[in-house]
Amino acid sequence: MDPRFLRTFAVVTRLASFSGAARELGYTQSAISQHIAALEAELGASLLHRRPVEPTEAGARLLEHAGPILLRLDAARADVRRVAAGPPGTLRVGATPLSTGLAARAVAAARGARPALDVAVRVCARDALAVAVATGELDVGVVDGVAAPGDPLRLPDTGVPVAESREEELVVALPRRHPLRGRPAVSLEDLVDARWIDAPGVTVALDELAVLARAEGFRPALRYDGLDLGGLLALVAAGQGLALLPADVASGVPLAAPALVHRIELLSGGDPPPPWLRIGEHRAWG
Amino acid sequence: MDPRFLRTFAVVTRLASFSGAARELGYTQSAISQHIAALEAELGASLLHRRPVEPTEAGARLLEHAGPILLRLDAARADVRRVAAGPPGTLRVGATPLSTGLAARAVAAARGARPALDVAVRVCARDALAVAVATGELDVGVVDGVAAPGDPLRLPDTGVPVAESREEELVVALPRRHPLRGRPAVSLEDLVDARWIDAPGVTVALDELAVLARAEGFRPALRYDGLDLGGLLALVAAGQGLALLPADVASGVPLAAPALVHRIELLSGGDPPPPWLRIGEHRAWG
DNA sequence: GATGATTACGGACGCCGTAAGCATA
DNA sequence: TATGCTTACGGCGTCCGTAATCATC
Repeated sequence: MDPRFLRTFAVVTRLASFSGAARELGYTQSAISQHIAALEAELGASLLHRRPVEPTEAGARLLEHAGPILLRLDAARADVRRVAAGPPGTLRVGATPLSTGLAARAVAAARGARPALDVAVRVCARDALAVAVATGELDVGVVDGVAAPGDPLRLPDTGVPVAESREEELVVALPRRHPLRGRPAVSLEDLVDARWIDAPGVTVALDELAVLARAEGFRPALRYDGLDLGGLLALVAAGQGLALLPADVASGVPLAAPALVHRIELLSGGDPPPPWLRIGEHRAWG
Repeated sequence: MDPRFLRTFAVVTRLASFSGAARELGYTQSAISQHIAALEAELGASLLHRRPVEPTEAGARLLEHAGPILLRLDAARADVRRVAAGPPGTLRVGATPLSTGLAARAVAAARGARPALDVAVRVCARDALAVAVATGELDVGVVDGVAAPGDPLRLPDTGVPVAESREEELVVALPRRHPLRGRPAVSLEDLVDARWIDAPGVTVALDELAVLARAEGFRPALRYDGLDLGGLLALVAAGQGLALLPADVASGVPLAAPALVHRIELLSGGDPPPPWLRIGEHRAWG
């Protein structure tokens, strides 16, 4: 199973086209056909239906593995290159929307300690950020998410270590006048039937939340596809639905049980990050 | 990065010898040398010190990725082959030492429903079992471990889905006369300085426990390398140390906080397991 | 008939083995 | 000096592109 063939297979299924994959990968149509044929011969199974191009059952199985394998190969390459290249000239920092505040403070502190430090910052979604750190596009990443206390975030399996982590309280963001205002705390179970805003680019996706809270439901009243906090807060204020957010970016009612926290992790490709780059007090690097 | 080269690199580092790796892999010494040279050329970094053969810093990094990548490639192959081959003639079931009881009951129930069913059972350690299911050596596996309530077990990343899971109470196994006997519950923090038996083949390894309980310490008074429960219970009864075990295999004092449970998962390669193969009431297959 | 996957074939490159070279214990 | 890694070189297999073939919309 040549990784090149695996990549070809992934692109072919994504584009549902041999010729399209050929264009994207810089091969001829014929080469693509031969790649797929080689995979099918090696595995002894048909992987694709042709016309329309669509994975068979076996192909669907292979596809579930292809992405993680190719990702990890890229991560390995990047990891080796990093130690060979030594410390980068400009520190490329990534952050998720809800970790930008913390990331900004960390960068400010770092530049205080190292005034000559050249820094570039980028904001993107959580999984994309973890992948970018793994593949060497970024040097460090500050990612956030919702998890049970003490649990690590569920990130794509790239082998990138968590250098540092901290956890904060979660609140249910509410419009100014809302019956739940003033309650000392609410439990998620009481809110499964509430109107939620599904904002996977900013906070937990509702389907993930259902898994974490071990509850069915959480029907989205509205979907928000932005990467910014402001738009989401505006929708909440306008009474369009509820959202689960860390206490320091939104006012709301604290979350009671099941115990979930807002967790922020500092991912660092290559070596442990220097001591002047920190996000909080709990260092966890071994 | 040809996976064959990666495999060669892994074997070379394990044996600390090019010629040894050549013997094990059925290549000539020269081919091994060329594999390593090809990797080093592609990655632009030296991966091994020669004489003695030892990974460089870059090589150590690559090594961390090589195992997971090769494992996942094997899992992909096995996964595709499984759907191509159809349901197996004899169902190969794996179990960890502490899940044998549950596995046996599941097998008994299955044979009640399918009297003609041919079954083979194997017992081995947790990670090895997960790998065996992933690579198709086993069809299903019943694995156990210690986790926070609701958390999945931390198994090697193979993509094998958890078909079903259940959780049970943990107790601290004690000798018959012990000051803690009769206490309604104990907390792990009170026991960091106790004499523990480290039995990684049977129950949680003490270093894993330290991570789960978020506590340092847990110095082993004794290490037990068996895969059987009987020997461990005998050592506990003889007062050689404490052990954390599920309540249904040992008497002891229930564990209070931090909340940890004994979790059992049914792993199933290929399709979801048939309905007549169950380990408990909580089915989780999507 | 046009679009797009497959097959046939030739050239180039890559991988492996043999054998000679070379460094280190 | 012996063990063991490296380099030189030749054969063979593999991979890719061109071009002809075949299938489907």
